[in-house]
Amino acid sequence: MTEYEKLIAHFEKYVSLSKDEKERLISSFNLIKVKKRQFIVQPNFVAKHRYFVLKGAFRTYVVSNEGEEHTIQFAIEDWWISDYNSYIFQQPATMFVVALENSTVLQIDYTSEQKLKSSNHTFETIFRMMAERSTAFMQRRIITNLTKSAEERYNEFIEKYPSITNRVPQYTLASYLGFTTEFLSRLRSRLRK
Amino acid sequence: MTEYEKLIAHFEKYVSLSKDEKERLISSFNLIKVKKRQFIVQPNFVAKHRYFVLKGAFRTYVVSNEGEEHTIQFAIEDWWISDYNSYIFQQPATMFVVALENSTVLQIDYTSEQKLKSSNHTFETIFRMMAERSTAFMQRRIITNLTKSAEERYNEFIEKYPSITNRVPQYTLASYLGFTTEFLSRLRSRLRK
DNA sequence: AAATTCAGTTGATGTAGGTCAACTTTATTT
DNA sequence: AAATAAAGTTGACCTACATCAACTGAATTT
Repeated sequence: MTEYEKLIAHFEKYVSLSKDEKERLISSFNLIKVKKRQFIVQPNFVAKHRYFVLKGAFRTYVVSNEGEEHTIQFAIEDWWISDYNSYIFQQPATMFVVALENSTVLQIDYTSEQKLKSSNHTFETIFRMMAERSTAFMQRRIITNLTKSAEERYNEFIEKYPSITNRVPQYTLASYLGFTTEFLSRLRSRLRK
Repeated sequence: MTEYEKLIAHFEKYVSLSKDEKERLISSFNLIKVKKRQFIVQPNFVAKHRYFVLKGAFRTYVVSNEGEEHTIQFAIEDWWISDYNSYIFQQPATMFVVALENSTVLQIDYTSEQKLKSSNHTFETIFRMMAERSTAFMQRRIITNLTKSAEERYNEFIEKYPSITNRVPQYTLASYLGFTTEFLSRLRSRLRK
């Protein structure tokens, strides 16, 4: 499967596409390579793109007033990533999006995405469904954070996303789950026994 | 302004509508009255509707394994409410949606909404924008929960939603913010001084 | 208007998870 | 391969918020 075919396959999980639609999609996305530790979104700059990960891993994080990093999202193959608040409203970002590995992504810029959506009902539908799914996903995360203990959240995560667990630095996972690296370290050693 | 005009005005914040579109919208929504303490969504039943609040107040909550209620969302005039995870995927709900006051809502059922969206690009756009906004909203909540203390979250909430603060029972607010009623009570008495 | 239920307060005490600092291990760079 | 930087571990101690229980006040219900 070529790089672009992966993207098409992803969209066709939502709705099937005509030959012409596929071509229009392909021409709207650019393939780029991102080195480990490179930033693709930074605070105060508008996130101009939405990224589809073909290979590699990313994380989105914010830095609190106290200077702590809090991971908001991970993305590996077949996931989207950006600072959506910035991208959707085309306002300055508040987050960092950084590559955790040498990666390859397909990027679309805001204007091209708007054109896709406004010119074609099917594309509009796909992006609507994507947005609905992320709403549902985020809501599930809010619920987990409100109702589960740190240990439960960790167990749930490793069960749901084993492929992410072993791939990202421990401190990023701890900060995603809402506690400290030290605590995760202790938790893991406790669970090992 | 009639009840239906409020709904139209709400949609026109996103995109302006033709006379015909307005009529189609109106005929897709039903006006219903909901008494205080009445449930409009309950766990294990599929949420068949999405609700637009014309008058009154609602809250969505889940009950954890330990039996504690956790408020997921509030809705007052001009807000939407449902168990979206249930509504969007038409799967059994995990949440309760209950009226906090005698209320009036406009409801649309899942099938009618699908028809609106599939038959008209503009409607699709509106629902896409609505979904994007809720994603952004939820993400902001996740960030607040990860980065701010209980006191900061409370202060932020009362500043952002003063109209909700004085209208809902204190324990629902505490459970929305992620702590106990007792703690909120102490917090308030501390802040009063 | 009395009775009952529901919501909010306050005190005493407990604990999940945090902080800080020193150390070890693993990656990355030269 | 050595030097350096980044990530993870462990111990001692701490604190924000929870729990439980008893009480007060406000709203509903009869």
